Amino acid sequence: MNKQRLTSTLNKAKQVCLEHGRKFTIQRKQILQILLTTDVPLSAYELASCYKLRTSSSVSVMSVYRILSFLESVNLVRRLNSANKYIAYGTDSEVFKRETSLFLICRHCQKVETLAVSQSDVAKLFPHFDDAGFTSQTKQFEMLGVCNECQAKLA
Amino acid sequence: MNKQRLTSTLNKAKQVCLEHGRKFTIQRKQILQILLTTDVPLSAYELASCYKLRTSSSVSVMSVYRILSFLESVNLVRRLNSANKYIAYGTDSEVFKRETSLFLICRHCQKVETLAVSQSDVAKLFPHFDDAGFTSQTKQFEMLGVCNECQAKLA
DNA sequence: TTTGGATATGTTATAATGTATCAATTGTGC
DNA sequence: GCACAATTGATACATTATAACATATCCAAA
Repeated sequence: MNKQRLTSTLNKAKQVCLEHGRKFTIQRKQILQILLTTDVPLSAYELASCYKLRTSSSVSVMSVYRILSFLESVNLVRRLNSANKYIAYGTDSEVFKRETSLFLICRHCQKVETLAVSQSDVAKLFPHFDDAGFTSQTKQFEMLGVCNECQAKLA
Repeated sequence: MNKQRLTSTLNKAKQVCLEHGRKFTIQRKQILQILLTTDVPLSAYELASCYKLRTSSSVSVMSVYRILSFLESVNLVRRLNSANKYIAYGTDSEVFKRETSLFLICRHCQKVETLAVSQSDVAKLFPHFDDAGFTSQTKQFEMLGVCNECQAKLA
């Protein structure tokens, strides 16, 4: 993500926080920025380390968890259940738009590609879902596999 | 799961192990039986506790993890990423048949409903994959939400 | 029959992930 | 300034998972 896009994304993020009546503190900004400028998902502990490296300051891991769940609650970051790690997206992402996402997670390079999944796509994937009488609260699906680039390298 | 179905499932499980040139030891059987006769997913530590309660013997948690990953490798149990817990199924289940599954996990009662997802269903999403050039190795999807019964109770 | 190798389990230690609790701080409106 | 809510710090602890090495068990080949 280039500098300009990063700045605009952080500005948009600030707006999102304010709209929720919450603050976009320096720590929240730093954590979000680290996630935005890293191309692999990071764990809470990795984020705490990164924070110490990148800034001259530090955060407790406890705070990282709190910051992450806050950012998650306002749809600025997502947690990957299959990795116990977190990712963030640019302003134009469907995560911002709160749509359902399909995460394609590469087992080799760890990079995550995100696809928007429409309700009709979900219906196609799970034709018998309606029969189950289940009310889904899930906004994301995760697929593990091998990405394009790694396949090429391995071949 | 009734007694007869349990017995036949355990017999089938033994066959599966033997077909893989592996053993169906007493501990593996007990762990599988606990999972089969519990209607909610259990963690490795919970399984170790259950084991102690149900049998006069015990297993180390380390062994439980090893047993679980073995049972998983021969498709007898599945791990739920969103809960860090494990489930097992009857002989007629699609888990035995190694198909892709959709797990509907109830946030209230913890029960898990399983739906089979055919390869062709997954393939319907493939236009997206082709764009992404991603090779999936995933055999399961997980949805969190509220099940039929809990909805009725809550209403 | 014994010995070698693969499989399975025991044991201990430690890493990694996550939560509870209470105190301190910061900022904002009154 | 003061009261109040939001945020963060700090400590302790709970939960989940793996590493490393030792021991046991079983079967097959010498």
